[in-house]
Amino acid sequence: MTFSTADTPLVRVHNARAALDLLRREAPLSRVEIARRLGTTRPTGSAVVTTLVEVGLVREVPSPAAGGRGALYEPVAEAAHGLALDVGGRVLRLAVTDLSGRVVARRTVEHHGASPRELAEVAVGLRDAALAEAGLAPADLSATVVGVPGVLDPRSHRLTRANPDRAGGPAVADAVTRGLGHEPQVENDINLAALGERASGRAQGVDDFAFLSVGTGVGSGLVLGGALHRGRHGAAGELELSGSEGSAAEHALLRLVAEGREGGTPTSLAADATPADVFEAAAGGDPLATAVLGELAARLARHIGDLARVVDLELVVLGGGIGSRCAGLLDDIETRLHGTVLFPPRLAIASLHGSPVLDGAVSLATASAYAVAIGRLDATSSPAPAADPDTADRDRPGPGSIPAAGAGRRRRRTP
Amino acid sequence: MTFSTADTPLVRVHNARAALDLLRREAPLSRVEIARRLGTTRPTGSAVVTTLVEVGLVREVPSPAAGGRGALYEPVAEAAHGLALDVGGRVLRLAVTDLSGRVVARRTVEHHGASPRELAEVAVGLRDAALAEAGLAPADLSATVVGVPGVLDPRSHRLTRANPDRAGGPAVADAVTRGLGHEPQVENDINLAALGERASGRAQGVDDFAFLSVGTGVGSGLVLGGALHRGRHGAAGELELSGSEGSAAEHALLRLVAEGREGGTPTSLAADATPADVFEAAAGGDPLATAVLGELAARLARHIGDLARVVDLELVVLGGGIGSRCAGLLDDIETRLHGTVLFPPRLAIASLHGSPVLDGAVSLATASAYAVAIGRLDATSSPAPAADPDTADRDRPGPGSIPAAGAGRRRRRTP
DNA sequence: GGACTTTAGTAAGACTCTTTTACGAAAGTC
DNA sequence: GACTTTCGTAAAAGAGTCTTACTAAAGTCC
Repeated sequence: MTFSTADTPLVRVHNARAALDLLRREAPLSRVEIARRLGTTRPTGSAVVTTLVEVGLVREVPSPAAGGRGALYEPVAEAAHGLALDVGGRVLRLAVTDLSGRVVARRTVEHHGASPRELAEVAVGLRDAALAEAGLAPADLSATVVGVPGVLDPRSHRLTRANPDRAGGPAVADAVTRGLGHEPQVENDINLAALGERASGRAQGVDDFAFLSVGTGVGSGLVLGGALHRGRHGAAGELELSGSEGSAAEHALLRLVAEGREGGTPTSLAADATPADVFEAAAGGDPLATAVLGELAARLARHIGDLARVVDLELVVLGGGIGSRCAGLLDDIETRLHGTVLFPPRLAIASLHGSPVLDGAVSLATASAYAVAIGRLDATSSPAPAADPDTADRDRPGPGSIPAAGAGRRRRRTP
Repeated sequence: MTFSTADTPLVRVHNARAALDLLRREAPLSRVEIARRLGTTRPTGSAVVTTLVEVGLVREVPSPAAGGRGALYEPVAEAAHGLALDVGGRVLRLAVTDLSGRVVARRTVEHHGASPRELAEVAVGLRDAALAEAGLAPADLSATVVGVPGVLDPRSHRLTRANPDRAGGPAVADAVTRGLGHEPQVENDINLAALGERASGRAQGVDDFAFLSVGTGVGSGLVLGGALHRGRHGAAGELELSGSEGSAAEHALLRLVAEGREGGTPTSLAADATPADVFEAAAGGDPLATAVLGELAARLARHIGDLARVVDLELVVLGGGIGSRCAGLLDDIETRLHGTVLFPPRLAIASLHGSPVLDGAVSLATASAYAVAIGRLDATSSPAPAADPDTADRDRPGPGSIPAAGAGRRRRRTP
């Protein structure tokens, strides 16, 4: 990592960014109040606000007191928008957000075994419908985030391992990507779920945690030191090799049931019982269901133990079709963790309303759109805008880091 | 994380930092060459160099061509020094470094069962001897790093779990800390070894790897995304609960030998064989030794598999008394990893010359001393220096991040 | 060996941005 | 209704970089 040099106009950009950042946290503030909170002088604070208003990122909140006196300012949430898309196994979820993170339009559609191309068409149709509802044009989208199952190589941005028994698959991701244009940011769905739990779920304010998804398969998304950790090949948190030791958590569960029945364990479970049935039966005291869930708890404790020993987490959030039903198993799992892990993490069940994956995609799309919007400050202060498309895609726009005067806004050398 | 505002003089500091950073990478450069490399204009580059020379961080390299024409500049390595101390199980290692990372004095001493207080006295004595050799005074040390076995809480900076069967222990760390004054930065020894392998060992240039120490116990240090990952309680990488499933790798190995002998496996190993003997015997084809090392390989493969599945590493470096002898087992381990891990990491044996722990401590101490030295730029441009002691201790001085104009150097508000 | 070209380094003026100091006006308070 | 507090702006000074221009040293070519 190497330093880039700073310019005099750059400090204005920097201060404007600080002011906008402040306004995003504390809604309506006056000019001098901004200056105070920023630690600058009144004239500077005022000038910075003027800059932000000119760029269109901040506006005077229409107050009842019409006089220009004591005017309050707020960020313009509609200055940019982001698109979030979750390509799930059975449904396609889509949301359009503004800069405040508010969802201004939302769509969900079931897609039973659609081909990749059909899926892409559906996605584009959904997007256009949502945009129409929000009164926006495709060009108004500054960032797009697509969540898909599978492992994404962080360098090539390609799917290297798609979970074959889920809808995803490289073809879908590619088709959707092409259909949407605008080069979206493709991210693993479980990683997004982790971000979702952090943005609006059970992991708010937690800097070291994992989202453990237990459904058709078992996988996890890791947030370490406040940032998503993807690993060298984007495979961090892939706890089970698909195909190994009876992965596919759901199948494993049902197989246990079948074996128990054959073994003669008394049970009220039907032959075609679903995982939900197992949980229900266990709650009613069914012996076989109870035993099966005991096995599940042991297996989850093993995974959580591995996670905690390696990266030392504060919290593990359980989600997914099976994981989100495990509230009754938490005590059992906790007991098993004691004596296995130096510092057992807290356990929680994922928030149940809405989709954590879409929440995470929304959160990422909002952050990316914000990064793009902030770029306007750079652009206006320089002759050559040179909007670097990669800059927007960089995750975590790193507060405190100066935006590299390098690329576009360099002065010309003497001829 | 919140932004701080920027000041006009701050851009000078920022540019000076960039110039120094550049000079540290590419040794002797002329004023205009610096300007060119930095992407600034000649006048600015020249002014920045002048600033750095005034502060004493850069000097003109005495060239044969006496004329001021074409003068070259280099960083002043002696502008600050750091102290690195490794409190090992049997020996105390100490090194004094300059800003270039060069070790200017080094001491090693055996300490058999010394009390914590004695140990601290020995450490202080060593330090003074090393300083005398280097012609320095204690006040010349800008940073001190102490490596100890045990888990350090990153918030309280206290030892929460000291490995009882190693020399460390909280008392030693405390005593050494007090004896050295100057509030040293205490770090887990295996974490330091990881940093050492990255700075000057087998992990140079690798951003995601683990140092797996196999000796009396098994533990690992993780570097993720280029930075040390300590975890919520500083226990990341503590793969075995001390006391569980026959931890203490060395004991486990010897117990396997004993069991094998009783079980009648043919062997040439004596009853009091050491781990080194086992490796030697296995090399000679001894059946029992071979079997025991097979067990060891299986165990290491399990640990490495856990690490790789959770954080997806590029490389795992094996070190420690037993780990560094495992070159012959790497193929075996690799085979076991296939089919267990999606992307098996590369494997390597730790560099054998010198001590990785001390190397890591040296690297950290150098970085901290550099951060302190850089602080002089801030100080000289402000009326109130207000040297924040915590700033120096922050690991990874984060290039690209601006040093928070906040604290000391704020203007006074209008009365 | 001498003239020409390239390059290192500096000097002066313009521009940007922050700070300081000062001033005017609106809003609250007794 | 007068006084005080606070919001907001204006003007000048300080700091830093950029542009342009200039000097002088070192190569280079004939």
